[in-house]
Amino acid sequence: MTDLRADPVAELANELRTAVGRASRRIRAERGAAGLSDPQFTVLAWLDVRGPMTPGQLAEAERIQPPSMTRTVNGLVELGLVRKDEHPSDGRQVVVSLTPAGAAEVRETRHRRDVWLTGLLAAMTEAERAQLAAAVTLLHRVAAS
Amino acid sequence: MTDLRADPVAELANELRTAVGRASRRIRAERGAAGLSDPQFTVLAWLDVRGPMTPGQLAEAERIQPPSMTRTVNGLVELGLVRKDEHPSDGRQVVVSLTPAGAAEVRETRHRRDVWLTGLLAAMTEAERAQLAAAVTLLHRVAAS
DNA sequence: TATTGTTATACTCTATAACTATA
DNA sequence: TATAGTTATAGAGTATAACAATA
Repeated sequence: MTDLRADPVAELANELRTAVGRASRRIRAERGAAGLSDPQFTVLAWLDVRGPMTPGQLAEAERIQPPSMTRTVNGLVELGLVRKDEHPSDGRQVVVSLTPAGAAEVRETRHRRDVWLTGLLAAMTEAERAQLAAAVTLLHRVAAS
Repeated sequence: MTDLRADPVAELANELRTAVGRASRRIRAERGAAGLSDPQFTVLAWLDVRGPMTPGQLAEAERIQPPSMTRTVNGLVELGLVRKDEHPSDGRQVVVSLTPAGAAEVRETRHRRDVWLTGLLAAMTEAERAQLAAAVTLLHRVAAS
């Protein structure tokens, strides 16, 4: 990585990529007891935050292809966690929304996943937590690029 | 997420988990032209950093089960990027090491992945890059916990 | 014609269980 | 007996290509 060391910005890119990858894998390793997979949970989280969405919107949000989202959504339907309804004015579209069970599940799963991370953050200093909070905004910018 | 809003630390955990997950997915979406998958590249990266490792060590490093790593390593062997040799003193173990082609490939792939992120970081302010650099250390601490 | 979603099919990554070889 | 690795098998997630329904 000789060329990276020559450019501080490229070196930061390398370090950030590694750190984000490692942290992401570690966080995802903390699965909820409900047994929901990461993609399944993410769909519930989107619906919880943005309300009812179409499969196409969900696929775009997760940057996956529509057929993949169809599969994930259908799995959640079978679990009774989401509902598929006809779009009121466009017969081509489908509206996916949380069922009461899905709304409860997303809250519980998110809570279980956050418990571990919350405990970790609580052990940090206030200054360190502030650094991470600042990074959150920048990481979102990275993700949106 | 009523309970999260009541605790600033838990709220930060929730935001950090989301931001890290999104950034990680976005970064991984930048694949090298060589077509290596993320697990394949990660194994090459481990070998590049730590030198020869056994499949068991690689599995532990990536927090996956040994059979999964066997598959990934075998794929890399077929590509001519790593080599499997007998352990000098323990006949049960196998030593996986980079071939010259693998060493070149890991450098090139890593470089291609970093190009995109470097361009993004170059567009940020120096202060923002400093924030991310500070976060790198903390993210490593998260990953190691 | 263009858009939305699904079905069909295949590939990758992962896991658990059972097996082989060696310590 | 315990350990390291593999093989067998299965499940989940993703993709592309082709199709159906609707705008």
